[in-house]
Amino acid sequence: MPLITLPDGSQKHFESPVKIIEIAESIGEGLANAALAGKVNGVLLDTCIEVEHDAEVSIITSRDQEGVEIIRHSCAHLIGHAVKQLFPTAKMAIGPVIENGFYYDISYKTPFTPADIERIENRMKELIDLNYDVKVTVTSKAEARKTFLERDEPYKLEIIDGIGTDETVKLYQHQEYTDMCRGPHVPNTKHLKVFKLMKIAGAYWRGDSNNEMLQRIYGTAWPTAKDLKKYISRLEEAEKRDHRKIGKNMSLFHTQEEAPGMVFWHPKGWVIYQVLETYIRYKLNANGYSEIKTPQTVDRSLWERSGHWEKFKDDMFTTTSENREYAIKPMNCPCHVQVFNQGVKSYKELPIRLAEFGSCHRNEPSGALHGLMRVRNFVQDDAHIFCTEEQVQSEVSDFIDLVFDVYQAFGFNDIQIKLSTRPIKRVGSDQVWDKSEASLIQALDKKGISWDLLPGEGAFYGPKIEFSLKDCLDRVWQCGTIQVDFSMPSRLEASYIDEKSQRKTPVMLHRAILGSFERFIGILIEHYAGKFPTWLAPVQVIVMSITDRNIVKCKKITNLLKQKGYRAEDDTRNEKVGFKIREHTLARVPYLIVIGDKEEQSNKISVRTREGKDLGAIELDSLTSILDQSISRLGRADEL
RNA sequence: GCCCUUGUAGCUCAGCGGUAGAGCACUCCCUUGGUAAGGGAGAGGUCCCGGGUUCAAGUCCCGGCGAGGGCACCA
Repeated sequence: MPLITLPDGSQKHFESPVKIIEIAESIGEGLANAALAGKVNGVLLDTCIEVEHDAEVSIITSRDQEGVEIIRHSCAHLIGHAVKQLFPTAKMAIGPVIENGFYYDISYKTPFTPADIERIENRMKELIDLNYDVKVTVTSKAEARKTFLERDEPYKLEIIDGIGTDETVKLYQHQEYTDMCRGPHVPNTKHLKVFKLMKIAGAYWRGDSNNEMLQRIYGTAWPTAKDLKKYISRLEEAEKRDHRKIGKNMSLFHTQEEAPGMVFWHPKGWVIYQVLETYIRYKLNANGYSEIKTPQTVDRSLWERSGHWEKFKDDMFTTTSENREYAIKPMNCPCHVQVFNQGVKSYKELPIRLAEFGSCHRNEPSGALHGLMRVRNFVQDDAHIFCTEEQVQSEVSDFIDLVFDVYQAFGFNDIQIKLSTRPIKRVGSDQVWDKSEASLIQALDKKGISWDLLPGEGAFYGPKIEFSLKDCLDRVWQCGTIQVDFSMPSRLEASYIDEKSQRKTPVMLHRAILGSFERFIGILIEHYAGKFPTWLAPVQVIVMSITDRNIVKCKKITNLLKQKGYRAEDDTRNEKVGFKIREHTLARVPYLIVIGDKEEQSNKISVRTREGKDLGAIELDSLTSILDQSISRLGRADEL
């Protein structure tokens, strides 16, 4: 005689064990129709499951996030149903839910073509229209084994063998198709109407590159057609903002076959780069850093001592000269230790913060390259802090403040923090790891900011904190980092003299705020959709003539602006002013100046913004104060 | 690195066995026009590279390189 407590606190008595769907029916027909699953004492269960004892029960529908995930998961099963009908010899591996959708990994003798995907999608739609019931049976491992042995599904068998011995498994029947799953699943395919197969890709079985490569079919599914449409337009918006597209369109940079993963910066892109570098240099000076410059190419022996040769040999570019082997630096840290090592250091000098805009090369796998986001040659806003163990916490703390300050200057206010701890492949003793992980945790907790733990994701030489920012499309980008390193200073024999005249090994903190300039600029292009704040805009002001009579004045004003340090250009082409305005608006120039006879007579200039706002005819000085104000806001959002 | 897709004019793309096409950009001419495209003419291509099939190959096949989407990797 279960007593069921509903989310609103109301209670219902039932005479005998009751199915979740019956509970839904007792509340209302609409809810019963919409029911996807039930949550019984916090556990998600299929609607056909009976509740035997008193419990708190809520009915899950597509309005719940859990409900949407159930829909997606069932859509994955539906891929299975359709694929096995169309390609009976295909072997099904796994079909989980992911953000915004689902996928299924499948092994098949020939690659699926886009036409196959269309066929599969159409078959899925036909199956959905049958409105068939999805049935679940709970069975023993042995029974499930038998089922999949008969069905010749080797991947399912492998999964069963990985499940604990006592556990039962659930089999879901989609008519003649059977899949194994923790569930729950939708009770009927009528709930799966809003889905779309998105793309086909390769994926290793169990995510291991030593394993067979399976074919992965990605899909997306939503409660309503409106949700799907919204999702598709978000993807389209992201595509419009693609930094590779905008970079080409605005002529910021290019890449070409002869230098894969390396960037040719054009004048307009290089302006952005330089503004960023100048800004960071200013911030570093203001925060006790000293800038240095170290060699590009260093003898192999240094990389052997630092440990890089052993761990990352294949990822380094090397070169030889007169029987010596060199590596083009993949990181700046070993060189920074060399600078630190010059002369005897006293504890009184610590912390020493050495910064370098060092150009690094890493031979990234070709498949990893992606526009500016993942390149083989990049420049970090890199620095290494040499300090005592006692100073680690306050250095980390100061760095966190600096990171937040810099990100906010670009208008990034949503910042996520992750702490990565010791990986399997690592150097240094466990005590050293205990100590370094503890100092990072203390620094974070003292600030009272929230952070997530990523166990096993640390660098081989130490734990790290990573800073990710969210852009205007809610995409998360990992940029800043601070990493404790108790190993490299001793490997490279760095030392200082302490209060008791003892030689001690300093702790080294690796840190970067933007990460790489290349990647950060890529993020900025997408975040601003190319509409850079005046501070960063490659061209800040364009001065346009109306007729040839205005050319001289036009050039004069442009030169005046240039001499005052603004990035101004003139457009005195024989074109109508409407044409010029269109072009420079599309080129995302923040301020458009029109010079015609009226302006010549009144000695004023007409100003229009790239948003199409007319600021009217004003004095040149008024324009420069508007520019100054806009520039001083940096990338922070415009005040209203 | 692996799987799939892909590489045609400066850009965006069409053509998919029978001697290379469009729009925009570019050059020249006309036009001197007031806030998102004035008109006309012209020039421009080893169809990524190397093999093969064929009477004939951007077009089909194989290999290489690059790019795109994933996977793996990311000190």
